[in-house]
Amino acid sequence: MGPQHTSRGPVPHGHVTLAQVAQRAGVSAQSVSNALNNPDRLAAETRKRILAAVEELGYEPNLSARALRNRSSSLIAFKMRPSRPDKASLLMDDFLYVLNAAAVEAGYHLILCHAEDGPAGEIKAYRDLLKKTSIDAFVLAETHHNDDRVAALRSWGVPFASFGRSWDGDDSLAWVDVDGRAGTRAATDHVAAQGHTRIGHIGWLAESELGQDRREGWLDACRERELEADLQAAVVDSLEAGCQAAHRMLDASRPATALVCASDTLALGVMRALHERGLRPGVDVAITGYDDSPTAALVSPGLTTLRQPIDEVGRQLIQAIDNLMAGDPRQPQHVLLEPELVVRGSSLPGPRMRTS
Amino acid sequence: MGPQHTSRGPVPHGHVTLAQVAQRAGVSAQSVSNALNNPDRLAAETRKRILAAVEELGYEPNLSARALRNRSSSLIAFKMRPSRPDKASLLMDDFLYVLNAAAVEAGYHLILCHAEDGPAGEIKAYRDLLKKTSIDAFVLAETHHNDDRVAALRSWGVPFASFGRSWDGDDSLAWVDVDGRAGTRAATDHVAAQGHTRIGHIGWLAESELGQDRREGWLDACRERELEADLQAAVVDSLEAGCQAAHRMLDASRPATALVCASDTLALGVMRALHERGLRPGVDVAITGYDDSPTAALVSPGLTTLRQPIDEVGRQLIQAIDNLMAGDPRQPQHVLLEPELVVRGSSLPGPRMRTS
DNA sequence: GGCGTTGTTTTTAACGTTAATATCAGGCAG
DNA sequence: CTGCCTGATATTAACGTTAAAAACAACGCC
Repeated sequence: MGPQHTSRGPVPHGHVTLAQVAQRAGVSAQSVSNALNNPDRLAAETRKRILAAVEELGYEPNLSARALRNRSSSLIAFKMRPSRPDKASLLMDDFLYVLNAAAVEAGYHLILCHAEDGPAGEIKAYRDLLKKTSIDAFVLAETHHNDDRVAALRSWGVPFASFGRSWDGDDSLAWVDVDGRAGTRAATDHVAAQGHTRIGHIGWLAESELGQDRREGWLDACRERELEADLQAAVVDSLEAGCQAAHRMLDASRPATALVCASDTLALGVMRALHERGLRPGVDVAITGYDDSPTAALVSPGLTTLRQPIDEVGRQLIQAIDNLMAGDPRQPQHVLLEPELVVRGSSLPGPRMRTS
Repeated sequence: MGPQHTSRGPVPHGHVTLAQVAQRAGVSAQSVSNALNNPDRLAAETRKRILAAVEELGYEPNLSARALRNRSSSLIAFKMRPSRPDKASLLMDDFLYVLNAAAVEAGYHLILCHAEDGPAGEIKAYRDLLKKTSIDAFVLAETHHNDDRVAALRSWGVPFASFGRSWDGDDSLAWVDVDGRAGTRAATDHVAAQGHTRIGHIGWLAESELGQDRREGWLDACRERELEADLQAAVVDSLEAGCQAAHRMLDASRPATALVCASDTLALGVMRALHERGLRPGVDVAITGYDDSPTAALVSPGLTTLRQPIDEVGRQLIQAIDNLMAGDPRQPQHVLLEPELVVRGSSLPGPRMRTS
């Protein structure tokens, strides 16, 4: 776009360096670097000229060189779990997307981490990655009480933030989480408002802090309305387990008429149980799930569930990391977000023609 | 684990360099580099000694330095799409996981790419990423006829492989795909084998090559059995569209008794239509989907569908890229894999108690 | 006019790696 | 003994960036 396009010809895919920009602007390479990273060290006039040259040549700093020099790569690592066959693929897909979007927005890139087995393999994978390349920070998911990963990352001094609060009251952990208790309470309130008084809960095993949290919400709502909280199950998170638990609660002497579940997977298990008994979700028994997995909108009738604001989770995680990296002296961020109740046919008695 | 652990003390998280290993082994840094990258240039004895030192110090080459020096980062980029609300999140989750696993296995890492809007934004995002850091290769998904991304990447000379074949007979493209035609044929054969003779097809709009391919499979099977292929719909991939199309085919003068769909999303739309009409999937109307999305196993009854061998897809894509990078002079790989029919209750007339 | 001060810019060196070249020792033919 | 080749190892330089230090200019102050 200028008169000196003769100098280089059709560069393969632009490999403009600091030195080239420097020459173009008639300054040293360091000044160009400063123009971009330490604007206040330059005379305003010079800076303007340099930025023009940057623009003109389409210069982008080379991240490898930066990483080498600065020991910081603008990479954030995240480890995916293998998706289990019978789980409703809890929004990993979406979560990764929004996390990456937020990361890019903030000038980072997401790099995926892979670990063979579960427990210690993950830590080894983190360590290997750190040795091989400089990783600015990690994002953890599903942290639990006494999490080894937290201990490891902390001992290495690597910034990280967790999707899932600290369950052992560790204030120094930066986390973002969704209020499962409030969510389950909202779901219970919702079915109670439909007139149900025999409201059961199908949740996870006691060792799951997350499951415990969600169960509390159901208890809260029952207590508040002075309903008996006698119908409950603590099972693994699978369709089969949800199905069996539902059968038990429907076989009880005073059977449940509404079932509040700790996950969509469990709720879908309840739907299967109703299907096997020839009962209709919503009409005969109200069902609520948790997560608003893609499946929830696609089954018939639609599944009432709680939507986690994952886009906000992603943004907040990146922000938390950004703060950590900036050496922000304030407390690491703790963000607790509210889930949103999404009402669909599975919890409504009415006619459901064309309900989504 | 050695006598000279005094030299450094508790190194933060291992930052062993080539020079340190060299000193330990009593050779130059270059020899260590050669021991790892050009084994045949060293005397066997020396090499052994060097490798011992590498092992002892736990040395891992620094990827940033390598990337800078070699202009190759061992990074493979992949762009995620935002998941649309009413789609059965087609296995992106799993795909990413297996792709990353295969990448790590082969010594690469996956980095996620983010683009704002759809068409040209993606190309811009690729270019920006390439400018910023050296990316060894790209993985594309859902390529279509005359794909601009293919043209762009090719013009830049960057290796890439595509999940989705070349629809314009371009032999120089490396791709891995799943045989949609064979899959749909298998599904059609399956319902025909149950005695159905009025088999409809709900597929995608004509401009989708993938949809066209799947439709062909249905046509193949109909022709072979001399069945009329008059019941068909070409619609967008949404639950609503599938639902409406199903209603039409069930309102026909000689209504469909089986519906073969181009996606699970459409098939779930059919299920909704049956639900609205008080009909039972499998018993009254047979349904098949495509993709074996997580949802398929979770609805009741389970949805008969076609499972794509995505783990194999992931492996083959990485392998294809590996071959490209090695400058393998043979034709770029073309791999067409067979999907697997997964039979569940939605296509079976029989009693379905406890079917998964 | 000497001399610190301040503000701006350049020079030097280093991050860790590897291609290219240089060095060196030993073997062997002339 | 000289010269040349071969195989093994060492040295140099460079990839593109930036922190730290050095250089330089302009300015006021005694």
